[in-house]
Amino acid sequence: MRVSQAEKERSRDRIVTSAARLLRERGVDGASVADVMSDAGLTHGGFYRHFETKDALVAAALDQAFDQFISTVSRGALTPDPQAAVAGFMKTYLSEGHVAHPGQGCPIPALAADVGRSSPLVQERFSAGVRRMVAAIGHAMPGDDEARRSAAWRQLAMMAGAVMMARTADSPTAAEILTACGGGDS
Amino acid sequence: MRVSQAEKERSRDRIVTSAARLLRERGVDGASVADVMSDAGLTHGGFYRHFETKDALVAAALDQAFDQFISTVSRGALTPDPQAAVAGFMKTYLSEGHVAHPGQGCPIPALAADVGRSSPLVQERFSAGVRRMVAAIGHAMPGDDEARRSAAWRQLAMMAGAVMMARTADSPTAAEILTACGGGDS
DNA sequence: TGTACATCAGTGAACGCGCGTTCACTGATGTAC
DNA sequence: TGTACATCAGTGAACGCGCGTTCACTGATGTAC
Repeated sequence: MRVSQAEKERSRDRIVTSAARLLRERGVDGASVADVMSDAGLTHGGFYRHFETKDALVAAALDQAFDQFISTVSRGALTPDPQAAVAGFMKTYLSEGHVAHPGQGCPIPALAADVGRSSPLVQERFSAGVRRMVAAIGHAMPGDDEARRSAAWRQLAMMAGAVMMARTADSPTAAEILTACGGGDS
Repeated sequence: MRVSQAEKERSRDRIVTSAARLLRERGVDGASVADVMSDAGLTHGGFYRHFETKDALVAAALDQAFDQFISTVSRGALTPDPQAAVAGFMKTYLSEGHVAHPGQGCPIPALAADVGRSSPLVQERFSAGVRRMVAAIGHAMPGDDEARRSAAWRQLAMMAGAVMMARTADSPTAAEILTACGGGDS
Protein backbone atom coordinates (compact mmCIF):
# COMPACT_ATOMS: atom_id res chain seq x y z
CA MET A 1 0.00 0.00 0.00
CA ARG A 2 1.52 3.24 -1.16
CA VAL A 3 1.85 6.03 1.40
CA SER A 4 1.99 9.82 1.03
CA GLN A 5 5.23 11.71 0.53
CA ALA A 6 4.88 13.27 3.99
CA GLU A 7 4.38 9.81 5.49
CA LYS A 8 7.43 8.51 3.65
CA GLU A 9 9.52 11.31 5.06
CA ARG A 10 8.29 10.49 8.55
CA SER A 11 9.17 6.82 7.98
CA ARG A 12 12.66 7.78 6.94
CA ASP A 13 13.10 9.92 10.03
CA ARG A 14 12.00 7.00 12.23
CA ILE A 15 14.42 4.66 10.46
CA VAL A 16 17.34 7.04 10.94
CA THR A 17 16.41 7.69 14.58
CA SER A 18 16.20 3.97 15.31
CA ALA A 19 19.51 3.37 13.56
CA ALA A 20 21.21 6.21 15.43
CA ARG A 21 20.28 4.54 18.71
CA LEU A 22 20.76 0.86 17.79
CA LEU A 23 24.12 1.45 16.12
CA ARG A 24 25.48 3.11 19.25
CA GLU A 25 24.03 0.38 21.47
CA ARG A 26 25.04 -2.67 19.41
CA GLY A 27 27.73 -1.53 16.99
CA VAL A 28 27.59 -1.48 13.20
CA ASP A 29 27.56 -5.27 12.78
CA GLY A 30 25.30 -5.81 15.80
CA ALA A 31 22.47 -3.64 14.49
CA SER A 32 20.90 -5.34 11.47
CA VAL A 33 18.73 -3.70 8.83
CA ALA A 34 15.83 -5.86 10.03
CA ASP A 35 16.41 -4.76 13.66
CA VAL A 36 16.35 -1.11 12.66
CA MET A 37 13.26 -1.42 10.46
CA SER A 38 11.40 -3.35 13.12
CA ASP A 39 12.33 -0.74 15.74
CA ALA A 40 10.96 1.91 13.36
CA GLY A 41 7.67 0.00 13.09
CA LEU A 42 8.25 -1.25 9.53
CA THR A 43 9.25 -4.50 7.83
CA HIS A 44 12.71 -5.00 6.46
CA GLY A 45 11.66 -5.30 2.81
CA GLY A 46 10.84 -1.60 2.52
CA PHE A 47 14.31 -0.49 3.57
CA TYR A 48 15.60 -0.05 0.02
CA ARG A 49 12.90 2.51 -0.83
CA HIS A 50 14.83 4.79 1.57
CA PHE A 51 18.52 3.83 1.29
CA GLU A 52 20.67 2.27 -1.40
CA THR A 53 22.71 0.21 1.08
CA LYS A 54 23.13 -0.32 4.81
CA ASP A 55 26.26 1.81 4.52
CA ALA A 56 24.17 4.81 3.44
CA LEU A 57 21.94 4.32 6.50
CA VAL A 58 24.98 4.22 8.78
CA ALA A 59 26.22 7.50 7.29
CA ALA A 60 22.82 9.19 7.79
CA ALA A 61 22.49 7.79 11.31
CA LEU A 62 25.94 9.10 12.29
CA ASP A 63 24.94 12.60 11.22
CA GLN A 64 21.82 12.41 13.32
CA ALA A 65 23.65 10.91 16.29
CA PHE A 66 26.17 13.76 16.31
CA ASP A 67 23.41 16.36 15.86
CA GLN A 68 21.41 14.94 18.70
CA PHE A 69 24.34 14.46 21.06
CA ILE A 70 25.78 17.91 20.41
CA SER A 71 22.40 19.55 21.03
CA THR A 72 21.80 17.50 24.19
CA VAL A 73 25.16 18.46 25.52
CA SER A 74 24.87 22.12 24.51
CA ARG A 75 21.62 22.33 26.45
CA GLY A 76 23.56 21.43 29.60
CA ALA A 77 26.10 24.12 28.82
CA LEU A 78 23.79 27.10 28.41
CA THR A 79 25.72 29.71 30.29
CA PRO A 80 27.48 32.91 29.23
CA ASP A 81 30.66 31.79 31.01
CA PRO A 82 32.67 29.59 28.60
CA GLN A 83 34.66 27.96 31.41
CA ALA A 84 31.44 26.91 33.13
CA ALA A 85 30.10 25.64 29.82
CA VAL A 86 33.08 23.31 29.36
CA ALA A 87 32.76 22.15 32.96
CA GLY A 88 29.06 21.37 32.46
CA PHE A 89 29.81 19.53 29.25
CA MET A 90 32.48 17.46 31.02
CA LYS A 91 30.17 16.53 33.88
CA THR A 92 27.52 15.35 31.45
CA TYR A 93 29.99 13.48 29.30
CA LEU A 94 31.89 11.83 32.16
CA SER A 95 28.78 10.61 33.99
CA GLU A 96 27.59 7.11 34.81
CA GLY A 97 24.42 7.86 32.85
CA HIS A 98 26.47 8.37 29.72
CA VAL A 99 28.39 5.14 30.35
CA ALA A 100 25.15 3.21 30.91
CA HIS A 101 23.24 4.60 27.93
CA PRO A 102 25.36 4.60 24.78
CA GLY A 103 22.22 4.77 22.61
CA GLN A 104 21.78 8.48 23.39
CA GLY A 105 25.44 9.21 24.01
CA CYS A 106 28.51 10.38 22.13
CA PRO A 107 29.09 8.41 18.91
CA ILE A 108 32.87 8.47 19.41
CA PRO A 109 33.34 5.94 22.23
CA ALA A 110 30.48 3.85 20.85
CA LEU A 111 31.42 3.71 17.18
CA ALA A 112 34.88 5.10 16.37
CA ALA A 113 36.55 1.68 16.27
CA ASP A 114 33.84 0.31 13.94
CA VAL A 115 34.07 3.41 11.76
CA GLY A 116 37.85 3.01 11.48
CA ARG A 117 37.11 -0.27 9.65
CA SER A 118 34.21 1.06 7.55
CA SER A 119 33.84 2.61 4.10
CA PRO A 120 35.26 6.02 3.14
CA LEU A 121 31.70 7.43 3.08
CA VAL A 122 31.11 6.44 6.70
CA GLN A 123 34.55 7.62 7.82
CA GLU A 124 33.98 10.99 6.17
CA ARG A 125 30.62 11.59 7.89
CA PHE A 126 32.02 10.46 11.20
CA SER A 127 35.03 12.75 10.85
CA ALA A 128 32.71 15.64 10.06
CA GLY A 129 30.86 14.97 13.31
CA VAL A 130 34.08 14.75 15.28
CA ARG A 131 35.26 18.05 13.79
CA ARG A 132 31.98 19.70 14.81
CA MET A 133 32.50 18.51 18.37
CA VAL A 134 36.08 19.76 18.50
CA ALA A 135 34.98 23.13 17.16
CA ALA A 136 32.22 23.36 19.78
CA ILE A 137 34.55 22.43 22.62
CA GLY A 138 37.39 24.63 21.37
CA HIS A 139 35.04 27.60 21.30
CA ALA A 140 34.92 27.51 25.09
CA MET A 141 38.64 26.99 25.68
CA PRO A 142 41.10 29.75 26.70
CA GLY A 143 44.05 30.91 24.61
CA ASP A 144 44.56 31.65 20.92
CA ASP A 145 42.91 29.65 18.14
CA GLU A 146 45.59 27.00 17.86
CA ALA A 147 45.87 26.51 21.62
CA ARG A 148 42.09 26.23 21.93
CA ARG A 149 41.86 23.68 19.18
CA SER A 150 44.70 21.67 20.61
CA ALA A 151 43.17 21.73 24.10
CA ALA A 152 39.84 20.65 22.63
CA TRP A 153 41.43 17.60 20.99
CA ARG A 154 43.07 16.60 24.26
CA GLN A 155 39.84 17.08 26.17
CA LEU A 156 37.73 15.14 23.66
CA ALA A 157 40.27 12.32 23.36
CA MET A 158 40.41 11.91 27.13
CA MET A 159 36.63 11.97 27.57
CA ALA A 160 35.98 9.52 24.72
CA GLY A 161 38.71 7.18 25.95
CA ALA A 162 37.42 7.36 29.52
CA VAL A 163 33.82 6.53 28.63
CA MET A 164 34.93 3.73 26.33
CA MET A 165 37.10 2.13 29.02
CA ALA A 166 34.44 2.67 31.69
CA ARG A 167 32.04 0.63 29.55
CA THR A 168 34.37 -2.37 29.72
CA ALA A 169 35.08 -2.06 33.45
CA ASP A 170 33.23 -3.18 36.57
CA SER A 171 31.25 -0.52 38.38
CA PRO A 172 33.81 0.72 40.95
CA THR A 173 36.56 0.84 38.33
CA ALA A 174 34.25 2.73 35.98
CA ALA A 175 33.61 5.27 38.73
CA GLU A 176 37.35 5.57 39.36
CA ILE A 177 38.02 6.26 35.67
CA LEU A 178 35.31 8.93 35.45
CA THR A 179 36.48 10.66 38.63
CA ALA A 180 40.14 10.57 37.57
CA CYS A 181 39.23 12.24 34.27
CA GLY A 182 37.29 15.07 35.91
CA GLY A 183 33.78 13.65 35.96
CA GLY A 184 31.76 12.11 38.74
CA ASP A 185 28.50 10.44 39.59
CA SER A 186 25.00 11.37 38.33
CA MET B 1 46.48 -37.30 11.59
CA ARG B 2 47.21 -36.99 15.26
CA VAL B 3 50.06 -34.69 16.24
CA SER B 4 52.34 -34.65 19.30
CA GLN B 5 51.48 -32.73 22.47
CA ALA B 6 54.33 -30.29 21.81
CA GLU B 7 53.02 -29.73 18.29
CA LYS B 8 49.51 -29.15 19.62
CA GLU B 9 50.82 -26.52 22.00
CA ARG B 10 52.62 -24.80 19.14
CA SER B 11 49.40 -24.88 17.10
CA ARG B 12 47.52 -23.27 19.95
CA ASP B 13 50.13 -20.53 20.24
CA ARG B 14 49.86 -19.81 16.52
CA ILE B 15 46.06 -19.66 16.75
CA VAL B 16 46.18 -17.20 19.66
CA THR B 17 48.84 -15.08 17.96
CA SER B 18 46.84 -14.91 14.74
CA ALA B 19 43.70 -14.03 16.69
CA ALA B 20 45.48 -11.33 18.69
CA ARG B 21 46.46 -9.63 15.44
CA LEU B 22 43.28 -10.21 13.37
CA LEU B 23 40.94 -9.17 16.18
CA ARG B 24 42.72 -5.84 16.54
CA GLU B 25 42.79 -5.33 12.76
CA ARG B 26 39.21 -6.37 11.97
CA GLY B 27 37.27 -6.29 15.23
CA VAL B 28 35.61 -9.21 17.02
CA ASP B 29 32.91 -9.76 14.39
CA GLY B 30 35.26 -9.07 11.50
CA ALA B 31 37.75 -11.81 12.40
CA SER B 32 36.10 -15.19 11.86
CA VAL B 33 37.23 -18.50 13.33
CA ALA B 34 38.03 -19.68 9.79
CA ASP B 35 40.13 -16.54 9.15
CA VAL B 36 42.13 -17.09 12.32
CA MET B 37 42.70 -20.82 11.70
CA SER B 38 43.72 -20.19 8.12
CA ASP B 39 46.15 -17.46 9.24
CA ALA B 40 47.61 -19.97 11.70
CA GLY B 41 48.11 -22.49 8.87
CA LEU B 42 45.29 -24.82 9.92
CA THR B 43 41.75 -25.62 8.78
CA HIS B 44 38.76 -24.36 10.70
CA GLY B 45 37.47 -27.80 11.75
CA GLY B 46 40.27 -28.32 14.24
CA PHE B 47 39.50 -25.16 16.17
CA TYR B 48 37.37 -26.91 18.79
CA ARG B 49 40.26 -29.18 19.85
CA HIS B 50 41.75 -25.97 21.31
CA PHE B 51 38.85 -23.78 22.44
CA GLU B 52 35.30 -24.44 23.58
CA THR B 53 33.91 -21.37 21.82
CA LYS B 54 35.04 -18.35 19.83
CA ASP B 55 34.51 -16.34 23.01
CA ALA B 56 37.23 -18.35 24.79
CA LEU B 57 39.62 -17.60 21.92
CA VAL B 58 38.85 -13.89 22.16
CA ALA B 59 39.62 -13.97 25.88
CA ALA B 60 42.95 -15.75 25.32
CA ALA B 61 43.85 -13.44 22.44
CA LEU B 62 43.18 -10.35 24.54
CA ASP B 63 45.60 -11.59 27.20
CA GLN B 64 48.27 -12.13 24.59
CA ALA B 65 47.58 -8.79 22.90
CA PHE B 66 48.03 -6.92 26.17
CA ASP B 67 51.17 -8.94 27.05
CA GLN B 68 52.71 -8.24 23.69
CA PHE B 69 51.79 -4.57 23.55
CA ILE B 70 52.95 -3.87 27.10
CA SER B 71 56.28 -5.57 26.45
CA THR B 72 56.75 -3.75 23.13
CA VAL B 73 56.07 -0.45 24.76
CA SER B 74 58.20 -1.18 27.82
CA ARG B 75 61.14 -1.91 25.55
CA GLY B 76 60.88 1.68 24.27
CA ALA B 77 60.83 2.96 27.85
CA LEU B 78 63.99 1.29 29.15
CA THR B 79 65.49 4.12 31.11
CA PRO B 80 66.14 4.74 34.80
CA ASP B 81 64.36 8.11 34.58
CA PRO B 82 60.60 7.51 35.05
CA GLN B 83 59.65 10.82 33.42
CA ALA B 84 61.61 9.91 30.32
CA ALA B 85 60.01 6.46 30.33
CA VAL B 86 56.52 7.97 30.21
CA ALA B 87 57.61 10.35 27.49
CA GLY B 88 59.00 7.47 25.42
CA PHE B 89 55.82 5.49 25.94
CA MET B 90 53.72 8.44 24.81
CA LYS B 91 55.78 8.98 21.67
CA THR B 92 55.40 5.33 20.73
CA TYR B 93 51.70 5.28 21.52
CA LEU B 94 50.84 8.57 19.82
CA SER B 95 52.68 7.76 16.58
CA GLU B 96 51.43 7.38 13.03
CA GLY B 97 52.85 3.86 13.04
CA HIS B 98 50.54 2.93 15.88
CA VAL B 99 47.58 4.48 14.09
CA ALA B 100 48.42 2.62 10.87
CA HIS B 101 49.07 -0.79 12.45
CA PRO B 102 46.35 -1.72 14.94
CA GLY B 103 47.29 -5.40 14.65
CA GLN B 104 50.38 -4.91 16.81
CA GLY B 105 49.04 -1.95 18.77
CA CYS B 106 47.15 -1.23 21.96
CA PRO B 107 44.01 -3.35 22.33
CA ILE B 108 42.08 -0.46 23.90
CA PRO B 109 41.44 1.80 20.89
CA ALA B 110 41.06 -1.27 18.65
CA LEU B 111 38.71 -3.37 20.75
CA ALA B 112 37.26 -1.59 23.79
CA ALA B 113 33.96 -0.75 22.07
CA ASP B 114 33.52 -4.37 20.91
CA VAL B 115 34.44 -5.65 24.37
CA GLY B 116 31.85 -3.36 25.97
CA ARG B 117 29.24 -5.41 24.07
CA SER B 118 30.83 -8.83 24.71
CA SER B 119 30.47 -11.55 27.34
CA PRO B 120 31.47 -11.11 31.01
CA LEU B 121 34.45 -13.43 30.42
CA VAL B 122 35.82 -11.21 27.66
CA GLN B 123 35.13 -8.02 29.61
CA GLU B 124 36.94 -9.39 32.63
CA ARG B 125 40.07 -10.34 30.69
CA PHE B 126 40.07 -7.01 28.90
CA SER B 127 39.67 -5.12 32.19
CA ALA B 128 42.58 -7.07 33.63
CA GLY B 129 44.74 -5.94 30.70
CA VAL B 130 43.65 -2.33 31.11
CA ARG B 131 44.47 -2.46 34.81
CA ARG B 132 47.93 -3.78 34.01
CA MET B 133 48.51 -0.86 31.68
CA VAL B 134 47.32 1.69 34.21
CA ALA B 135 49.58 0.18 36.84
CA ALA B 136 52.56 0.28 34.47
CA ILE B 137 51.91 3.90 33.50
CA GLY B 138 51.14 5.00 37.06
CA HIS B 139 54.45 3.56 38.19
CA ALA B 140 56.23 6.28 36.26
CA MET B 141 54.01 9.18 37.33
CA PRO B 142 54.89 11.74 40.03
CA GLY B 143 52.99 12.22 43.29
CA ASP B 144 51.44 9.88 45.84
CA ASP B 145 49.78 6.59 44.90
CA GLU B 146 46.33 8.01 44.33
CA ALA B 147 47.59 10.96 42.29
CA ARG B 148 49.74 8.64 40.18
CA ARG B 149 46.89 6.29 39.48
CA SER B 150 44.56 9.14 38.63
CA ALA B 151 47.13 10.71 36.31
CA ALA B 152 47.66 7.32 34.65
CA TRP B 153 43.93 6.98 33.91
CA ARG B 154 43.84 10.45 32.37
CA GLN B 155 46.92 9.75 30.29
CA LEU B 156 45.69 6.35 29.07
CA ALA B 157 42.19 7.66 28.32
CA MET B 158 43.60 10.51 26.27
CA MET B 159 46.03 8.32 24.34
CA ALA B 160 43.45 5.62 23.58
CA GLY B 161 40.88 8.22 22.52
CA ALA B 162 43.42 10.02 20.35
CA VAL B 163 44.54 6.91 18.47
CA MET B 164 40.96 5.76 18.02
CA MET B 165 39.90 9.12 16.57
CA ALA B 166 43.04 9.36 14.43
CA ARG B 167 42.06 6.04 12.82
CA THR B 168 38.79 7.54 11.59
CA ALA B 169 40.35 10.80 10.37
CA ASP B 170 42.11 11.83 7.18
CA SER B 171 45.88 12.01 7.36
CA PRO B 172 46.42 15.70 8.23
CA THR B 173 43.68 15.58 10.86
CA ALA B 174 45.19 12.42 12.34
CA ALA B 175 48.54 14.18 12.60
CA GLU B 176 46.85 17.18 14.25
CA ILE B 177 45.21 14.92 16.85
CA LEU B 178 48.45 13.11 17.68
CA THR B 179 50.40 16.36 17.98
CA ALA B 180 47.72 18.00 20.13
CA CYS B 181 47.83 15.05 22.54
CA GLY B 182 51.62 15.14 22.95
CA GLY B 183 52.71 12.75 20.20
CA GLY B 184 54.16 13.39 16.80
CA ASP B 185 55.35 11.79 13.61
CA SER B 186 57.42 8.61 13.26
C1' DT C 1 -14.30 18.48 -10.05
C1' DG C 2 -14.26 13.71 -11.59
C1' DT C 3 -12.16 9.76 -13.84
C1' DA C 4 -8.47 6.61 -15.50
C1' DC C 5 -4.15 5.22 -14.84
C1' DA C 6 0.80 5.18 -13.64
C1' DT C 7 3.65 5.34 -9.59
C1' DC C 8 5.72 3.53 -5.71
C1' DA C 9 5.93 2.80 -0.09
C1' DG C 10 5.43 -1.02 2.24
C1' DT C 11 4.90 -6.32 2.75
C1' DG C 12 6.67 -10.84 3.26
C1' DA C 13 8.92 -14.65 0.91
C1' DA C 14 13.10 -15.77 -1.09
C1' DC C 15 18.13 -15.32 -2.71
C1' DG C 16 23.12 -16.45 -1.89
C1' DC C 17 26.55 -16.07 1.51
C1' DG C 18 29.48 -16.42 5.54
C1' DC C 19 29.14 -17.30 10.20
C1' DG C 20 29.94 -20.49 14.54
C1' DT C 21 29.66 -25.07 15.38
C1' DT C 22 29.34 -30.29 14.60
C1' DC C 23 30.68 -34.58 12.73
C1' DA C 24 32.68 -38.80 10.46
C1' DC C 25 36.96 -39.86 9.23
C1' DT C 26 42.31 -40.42 9.06
C1' DG C 27 46.45 -41.85 10.79
C1' DA C 28 50.34 -40.56 13.86
C1' DT C 29 50.98 -40.42 18.88
C1' DG C 30 50.90 -42.21 23.38
C1' DT C 31 50.20 -46.20 26.41
C1' DA C 32 49.56 -50.83 28.37
C1' DC C 33 51.58 -55.14 28.42
C1' DT D 1 62.42 -53.13 23.37
C1' DG D 2 58.52 -54.58 20.65
C1' DT D 3 53.62 -55.09 19.75
C1' DA D 4 48.61 -54.11 19.93
C1' DC D 5 45.44 -50.81 20.60
C1' DA D 6 43.11 -46.60 22.30
C1' DT D 7 43.43 -41.69 21.81
C1' DC D 8 42.82 -37.52 19.56
C1' DA D 9 44.85 -33.27 16.44
C1' DG D 10 43.69 -32.08 12.26
C1' DT D 11 40.70 -32.41 7.80
C1' DG D 12 36.89 -31.12 5.02
C1' DA D 13 31.97 -31.59 4.35
C1' DA D 14 27.86 -30.35 6.45
C1' DC D 15 24.45 -28.17 9.92
C1' DG D 16 21.20 -24.30 11.03
C1' DC D 17 21.07 -19.47 11.28
C1' DG D 18 20.99 -14.53 10.44
C1' DC D 19 22.77 -11.34 7.42
C1' DG D 20 22.23 -7.77 3.34
C1' DT D 21 19.73 -7.61 -0.59
C1' DT D 22 16.09 -8.73 -4.25
C1' DC D 23 11.58 -9.50 -5.91
C1' DA D 24 6.56 -10.10 -7.02
C1' DC D 25 2.78 -8.22 -5.23
C1' DT D 26 -0.79 -4.82 -3.09
C1' DG D 27 -3.35 -0.87 -3.02
C1' DA D 28 -3.34 4.09 -1.72
C1' DT D 29 -1.26 8.26 -3.72
C1' DG D 30 -0.29 11.45 -7.23
C1' DT D 31 -1.12 12.97 -11.98
C1' DA D 32 -2.92 13.73 -16.68
C1' DC D 33 -6.92 14.85 -18.99
